[in-house]
Formats: sequence, structure tokens, C-alpha cells
Amino acid sequence: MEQLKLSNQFCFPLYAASRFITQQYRPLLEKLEVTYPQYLVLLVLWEEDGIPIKEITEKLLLETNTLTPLLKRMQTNGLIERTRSKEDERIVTISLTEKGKKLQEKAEEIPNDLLQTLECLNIGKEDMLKVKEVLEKMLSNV
Amino acid sequence: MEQLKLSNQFCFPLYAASRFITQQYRPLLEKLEVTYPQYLVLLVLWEEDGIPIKEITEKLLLETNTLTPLLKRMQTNGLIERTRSKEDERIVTISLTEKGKKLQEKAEEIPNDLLQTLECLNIGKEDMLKVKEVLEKMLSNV
DNA sequence: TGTATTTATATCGTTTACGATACAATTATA
DNA sequence: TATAATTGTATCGTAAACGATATAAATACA
Repeated sequence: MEQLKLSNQFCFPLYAASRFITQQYRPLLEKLEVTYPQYLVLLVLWEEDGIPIKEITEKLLLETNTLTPLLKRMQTNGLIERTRSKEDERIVTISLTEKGKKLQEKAEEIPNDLLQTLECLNIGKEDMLKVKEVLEKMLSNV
Repeated sequence: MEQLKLSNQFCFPLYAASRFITQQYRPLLEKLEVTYPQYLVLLVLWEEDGIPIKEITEKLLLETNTLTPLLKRMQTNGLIERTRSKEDERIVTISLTEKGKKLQEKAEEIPNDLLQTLECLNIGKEDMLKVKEVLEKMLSNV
């Protein structure tokens, strides 16, 4: 069965590359003392602070059963606060603490640092953009 | 900071797409009663049976601290056997049981089933191949 | 108004991932 | 031949992921 060969799987490189890149992020994120998924939450909040958990799940395509404990860890680490909305008591709003806001300055170098790491790995910018474009097209249908 | 916007991240779509595709595999793999990483191990063993754990770690780019418990679960489920090599007692060889071998027949439809799922999501074959090629190029430098 | 449905979040259980560390078997080297 | 370094696997702890389920609040509707 030719199709069952690992080298013919389309999804395996995706799976392996995703893990690989998370590993490349790790040393960069150590300065911020956050994990990669936590960094994604910060990216969202730096763009728009004080939003409901629901909105974060939609942007990151993660379920609350992943985000709830993750956000609790971020709260324990003093990065965010949780406020239950008064208009609708079901909604929990997430906002950055001062510490969480200040972390953005430290994060400014990260995108370029990572880009450099990737360019050292034979990945050109055009190829990256093409991959990004195709995958975003796929995800837009989710 | 434009570069810190989620939409400008190259790695987020990779991360999200990888999780998304694993989710697409789930219903297909239910027939085999395996998870996606376990399916990857089966793909490796169907190609070459009776190989050391070390070789599986190299092919799947996973560490033994991930594979050891995963393989134990597969053993519990009767898919594989573990044999400690006599020439070198450090090496543990993994081989398929009859049940594990037979599962390959059931798996034959999976690659096409998944392809169909993806094609329903605006992903053409050329785009998939391009993504595969770029990511494999990246991983070849690991 | 009372009941059903939906919504937003949380909890539980299982399975990955993976850094750090341990450990026994093998190999290299002094 | 001791001892040091390496190798292959395992263990531990922590943090995702995610299906299934629970729960309280809000909304729809009979």
C-alpha cells in the first residue's frame, strides 16, 4: 500500500513541523516565562485587551477545556486577570495585568528572532508565505 | 507592533492546521481504535517491522519519553510486542502482533478518506504538495 | 409564567509532548 | 583492566489538547 507509506503522508510533515517550530520558540519564550500557547493568548490580548474567553477560543481555535486551565496558570503567574461580566454573568473577561502589558516590550524581538532561526533552515520567506496562505485558506473553512 | 499581530504569525496557522487535521483523522482512526500518533507508529511498522524504538524516534521525530508510554499503550491494546535485543540489551525491538498486522487492511481507505475531507476544504492537491515539500525541506535540516 | 434550549465556562479523564533526570548496558580511553 | 563517556530506554513532572459531561445564566417559546 503505497499510500500508507509515511513519506507519502501530507499530514505528517505538518504535525512534525508544528512541533519543531514550537521547540524553536521555546528558548525565545523563556525570557517571557510563557509557553507557546500562552504566548498566543498574549498576542491576542496585546491586540485587544479585556475580551471574553469565548473570543479567545475563536481566535485561537482552542476549546475552553484547553483555555480555562491555561488561563488559570497565566493568572497564577500574574499575567492576566479574570472578571465575571455583570451584564451577563456567564461571561468571564480576560484582561492583562501591568506585568502582562509590559511583557510586550520584551516580546518585540521574538518575531524577528524566530524568522532568523527559520531562515537558517533553508526556508525562504516566499515559501513561508505560501504555506501560511494555503493553511489559512484551509482554516477559513473551519 | 505590527509583527506581534496574530494574523502576521507564520507559525500559528501551522499550529492550528496541525491540530485541525488531527481532528479530521479522529473519526477515521476510530475504526482502528488508535490515536493519530499511534497511527504514525503503525505506518512505520507496516513499512518495516521489528525495529528498535530508537529508529521509530528518528522517523517520527519524537523522543523516547513520548514513545515509551505510547508504545506501552499499544502493547496493552495488543497491537505490538516489545523484545529486548540479546546482542545489545539496551535495545528494545518493537514488532507488530497479528492484530497489528491485520489492522493495515482496515487502514487502506484512510488516506483517500482524508484526502476527500481536505478537498472539501478548498485545499487542492498542488497546494498540499507544495506545503508538504516546504515543510519537509525544513525538517530535513533538523 | 414556566419549561426547554442555548450559551459560556468549568471539570474530569486520557493521551500526547517534552525538559530533566536516572539507569543499565555498551564503548572508548587512560 | 578500571574508569569515563556514550547510548538506548525509562521515569517524573508539568503543560497542553480534547472528548464527554456538568452547571449556571440567559434566552426562546409554548
